[in-house]
Amino acid sequence: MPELPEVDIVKQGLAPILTGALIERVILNRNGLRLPFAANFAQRLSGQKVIHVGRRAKYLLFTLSSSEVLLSHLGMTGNFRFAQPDPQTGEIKTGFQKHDHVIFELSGTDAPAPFLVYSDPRRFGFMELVEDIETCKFLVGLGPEPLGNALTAASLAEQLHRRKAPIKATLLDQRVIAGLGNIYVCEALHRAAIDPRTRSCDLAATPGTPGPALESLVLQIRLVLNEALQAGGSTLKDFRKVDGGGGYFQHRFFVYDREGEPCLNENCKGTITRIVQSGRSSFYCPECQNT
DNA sequence: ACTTTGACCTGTGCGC
DNA sequence: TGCGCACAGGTCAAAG
Repeated sequence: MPELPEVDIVKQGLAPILTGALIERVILNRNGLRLPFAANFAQRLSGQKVIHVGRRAKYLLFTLSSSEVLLSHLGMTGNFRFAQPDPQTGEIKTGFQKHDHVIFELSGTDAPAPFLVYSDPRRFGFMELVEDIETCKFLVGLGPEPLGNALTAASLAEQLHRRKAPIKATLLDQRVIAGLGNIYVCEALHRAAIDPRTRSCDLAATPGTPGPALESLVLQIRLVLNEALQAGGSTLKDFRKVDGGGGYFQHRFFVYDREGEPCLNENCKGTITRIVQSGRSSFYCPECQNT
């Protein structure tokens, strides 16, 4: 599901509620998600206060009073919501749904309900408790945040100039830029008029030097992510904001999931085409994406 | 060293 | 109505 804008929207929804909250206890309804839960995962969280809620790439980072960090990746279908106990019995488990895997009972916060529920039908997400995020294997090696100052056309050119893989595949590589996924890569390439099949190295004029297309690409990546953030993210099926509402950026896609429909660029008569690159759908306009 | 494929899961939508 | 297949926002290990 969630790419950088969606994960950030979740962070924005959770941060004001969770910061300062006490985790009374944690209930696990299975042994793990994509990865097994760490030993004593629930016990280690219980009694801790949440000090800070942050994000790096597509990871949510909950800093705890022990200075450990709870790291949460939403995979394709992970989401958080607040829930009430069953009004009849007060039971925590009743009234919850099939794919509610982790339940946090909170106190010391004016949350809309006392239980924070992590649900994830496909279980591609995972949670990990890490002592030191500086050396954490999930975070080391991640590329720059696309909305931060570390990403520049020159820094991207440095990454691209020796890669022969299509630019589409390279932009999905979290070591190159951290946080992009299939939707926003397709959209950014369209806005920058770059064919997704273009060899990455062909966008770097000389080693470390961006050509004009690369300057445009960096700009358009930033623009599309910011617009999606403004719109509350993209809700296809599973993505929900913490308050249960959906984002609406999906109504502003120029290419994603628009196979066979007309290109929306003014003066372009092209038809959006779907191809498969490294096993994933790429949507693009063969007429105006010709760099 | 590089790139593509398959695997991990469940749900949904489509064609027959 | 039901069945089977293709496909889905992500990532990793394995195979080419």
